[in-house]
Amino acid sequence: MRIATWNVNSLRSRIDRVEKFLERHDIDVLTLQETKAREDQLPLMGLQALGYDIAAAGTNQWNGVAVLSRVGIEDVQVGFEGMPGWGDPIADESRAIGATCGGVRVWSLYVPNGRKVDDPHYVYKLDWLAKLRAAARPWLGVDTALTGDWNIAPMDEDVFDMAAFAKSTHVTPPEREAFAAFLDDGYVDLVRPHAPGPEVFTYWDYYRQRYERNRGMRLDFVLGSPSLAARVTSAFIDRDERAGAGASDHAPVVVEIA
DNA sequence: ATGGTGGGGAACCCA
Repeated sequence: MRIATWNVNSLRSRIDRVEKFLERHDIDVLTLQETKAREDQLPLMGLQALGYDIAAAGTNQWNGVAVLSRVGIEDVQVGFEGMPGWGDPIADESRAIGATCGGVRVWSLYVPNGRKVDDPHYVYKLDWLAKLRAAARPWLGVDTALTGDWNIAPMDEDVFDMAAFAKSTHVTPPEREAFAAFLDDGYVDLVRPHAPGPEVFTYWDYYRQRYERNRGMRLDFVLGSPSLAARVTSAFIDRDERAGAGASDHAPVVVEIA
């Protein structure tokens, strides 16, 4: 089974690329972030024709998450217990959705951006991650994938130039500690060991031709419970998907599960 | 310090 995650930066504007990506890599489950589509604008007929069902959450214009699956979607849960804003579709249900696909519990996560370190959104981001950690701990005992855009670059090598982020979010010690806490609990990075450097980035800003100059960041991750990690046979970042006109600013990340 | 490029949706907000 192949599981992928992709911040598409608008599903409807990217639909042709999404369909080609699914076919090119024979993807069974694709989690999406920044779908930017209301539920009444989904599903999309082309995806159904390819055999994918969709579970989506989010109603506002800039977030939105979804799970596409051709191996079933069961026990869909919008948001996680304790999530700030849980039960408020406008506020934050657009940031997390979970479903069981082909026997694996898959979460599509869009971790809050944080904006600036002195912004209330930064505090909110850390709180959101703490609540996710608490919710995710019991899931370690079953096949679980925490996929998505974490909006954190966990290591210096995950940023093209640390000096450029001296006073920025995504690299601060509290954010990195929040990410590392999942690994401390037993979650495993399913991609990094199988796709070793130097091509580690998953995101390149649209500004200043950052992709063409390979000035990117690693923000998109698939973390797995130990039992799922034991089933991984390969993983890669589809960086070519970031090339050319009409690309998302994020590349998809793919994990093969035996 | 600022502004650069995209997407949504029709004026700004968000990344």
